[in-house]
Amino acid sequence: MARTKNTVTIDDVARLAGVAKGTVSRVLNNYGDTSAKTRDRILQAVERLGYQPSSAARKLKRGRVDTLGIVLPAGDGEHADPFLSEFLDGIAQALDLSDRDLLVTTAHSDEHAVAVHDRLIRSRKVDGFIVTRTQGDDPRIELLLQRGFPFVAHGRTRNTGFAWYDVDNERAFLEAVRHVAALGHRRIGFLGGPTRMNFAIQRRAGYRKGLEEAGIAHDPALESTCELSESSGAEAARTLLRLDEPPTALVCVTDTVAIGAMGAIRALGLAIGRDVTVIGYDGLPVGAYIDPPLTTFSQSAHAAGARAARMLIDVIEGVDPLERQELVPADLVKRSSDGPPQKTPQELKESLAK
Amino acid sequence: MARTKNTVTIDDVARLAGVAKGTVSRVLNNYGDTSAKTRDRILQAVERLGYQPSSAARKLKRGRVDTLGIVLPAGDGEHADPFLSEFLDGIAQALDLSDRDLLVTTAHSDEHAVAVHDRLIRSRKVDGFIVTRTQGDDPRIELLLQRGFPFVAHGRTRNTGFAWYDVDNERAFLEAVRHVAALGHRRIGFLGGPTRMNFAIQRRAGYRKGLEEAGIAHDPALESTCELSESSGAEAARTLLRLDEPPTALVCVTDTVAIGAMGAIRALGLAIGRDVTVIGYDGLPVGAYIDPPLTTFSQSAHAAGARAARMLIDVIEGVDPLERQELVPADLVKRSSDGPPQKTPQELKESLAK
DNA sequence: TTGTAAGCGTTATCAC
DNA sequence: GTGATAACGCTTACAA
Repeated sequence: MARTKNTVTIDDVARLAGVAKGTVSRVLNNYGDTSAKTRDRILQAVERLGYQPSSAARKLKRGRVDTLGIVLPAGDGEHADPFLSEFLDGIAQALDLSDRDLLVTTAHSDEHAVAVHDRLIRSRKVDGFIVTRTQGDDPRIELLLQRGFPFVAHGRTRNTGFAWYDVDNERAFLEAVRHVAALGHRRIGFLGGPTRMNFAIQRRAGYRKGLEEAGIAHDPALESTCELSESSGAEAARTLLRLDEPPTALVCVTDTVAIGAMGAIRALGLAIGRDVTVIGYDGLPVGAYIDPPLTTFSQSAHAAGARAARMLIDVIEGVDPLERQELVPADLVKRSSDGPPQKTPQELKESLAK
Repeated sequence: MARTKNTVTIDDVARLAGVAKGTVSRVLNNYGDTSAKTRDRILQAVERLGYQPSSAARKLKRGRVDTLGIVLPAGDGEHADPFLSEFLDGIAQALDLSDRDLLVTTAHSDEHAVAVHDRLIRSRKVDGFIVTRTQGDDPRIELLLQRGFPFVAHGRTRNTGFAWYDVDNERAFLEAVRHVAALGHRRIGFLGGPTRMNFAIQRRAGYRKGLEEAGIAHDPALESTCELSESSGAEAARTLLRLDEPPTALVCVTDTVAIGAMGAIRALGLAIGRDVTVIGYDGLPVGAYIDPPLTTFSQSAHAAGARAARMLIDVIEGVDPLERQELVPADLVKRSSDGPPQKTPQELKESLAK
């Protein structure tokens, strides 16, 4: 079996420094009760041998692995979620500052996700979890709560007795509707996400509140649901545009969905931003480079990941989870996929009939 | 400190089953020398208590953690690499099948990357590494080779005495040039990647070979270099199009760069696929949804990740790394960003002057 | 077939 | 201040 040669242990350091290994340990863990002289000698030996404590041995004693875990939804090999990759990157960078690592796993279903969390808890491979894409009733969170295992959720659930970091989804979508209504739109469609996702529910609530605020009657036909992929967004957009009274604006649950919708709109021969306004959500970089650049709401996935990681570390170190709950606003990034309606819904319908 | 209550250990299982813990261990590790009766009793106890061996304790004894590591380039919070996220997803899924996990870290520079690998090796947190985005001379690979630590590279380097999985970059770019030359283009630009990256060198070599095969003289002015981001691709495209004799086709080192280039072309008032042909590389999903859909070469990042993970497991289990070297072809995905040149370079120049 | 006990590399509790 | 030494939870000779 391939093995590393000459692993250097605390005994090697102790021998080289001419002390007991207990002393080495105390120096390395800053007990501060060692004489400056032996301290230096030990530090030198550590340096010379390139000694690093074995995480396994340390864990065995301490009960801590300095590793956080995250269980991602398994992609199908076609739709890696750009939000998650930025989020991950944020976590990893925050962790780097605190000398901890991140264990990444995937799960292909809710039950599988629960099982994976369970396995990781029991095999004690992580000190805590970051849970993403929370659902209204989230079985992962139930498990974690019941086990008393540290975690931070990105997104809330019905139950909120834990640490979470969330974007004010409702407010963002209220503002999105307010924005397009101010542009003059009255037929405003909503391309929503799966309603088991809590953020999807919140965004839908914001959409409805926005309509109410604008004095527009809520038309269920304009409110659709799709998976978080481009193809699904395209399909949902086609469906809404086929209505007798099609929407002149589409508010989309994510940028990915919006990009799919844009593809569909274009395929129907319509001009985005003129015939049909599209608003996304996420602020993905790619949105700035497509045609026309996508107007969207931005939450920094990177910042969210970093902050969630930091919060989790606090919780692991004993901070009351209830003191780590943060709601942050998303900002409108005005680009060019929105504009005043150039056609009435009827005219839109006619131009589609051709 | 937040801790899990009542962790169940092998002793608990042994007690409940009324046997010695050694016996429990043997059953769990399939020594097959235990009587069916006690075996059942033990398995039942394991089931009832929900016992999972502590990874730390197991590691201490076995010298194996069943965890693979990957050190990603730290994004700047703006440009998460979609290729890497799909690649990660592929790894994670392959690992799930073998009950192993993935440790993800980031590094913000070459030296930092080496340091992180080193720390992970020494603290024995992983059994092996997957190295991505290899460079011609790769300090990470030097380190790993010197330490005799198991790894698989995604991409080759100058030295090839290790396990790797790579796409035939050179061939793909030769074919890209062949393709646009067949369409009638003679001024073919290249938006290359940083030449410290080995794949960037290979792709450039393919570009040059393609020119040669097509009987087109190599013009250094048409060969540029950029970072792997949209903005950098946009800038490089602008530079080439400002030449006195601008290219009518742009072969790009990645889809991300191509998308940036498309933005720049459009901003100059030119039609993609008619005035300027653009060819990408990676086959990112988003390429199908932008306008016009991007013609590209596709390698499945997901499959690559999964395969690399599997290869690494083999190497860790003792397979000779030299028996795990695989070169796979990339396939042309014909979409709509390419076409016969509608203008000569001179005409292109003139239309730009306006 | 099963029990006993030695260690894996740490940290922590004692004495000295 | 520092050195022994006992855990931590597991695997694996070796005995029985």
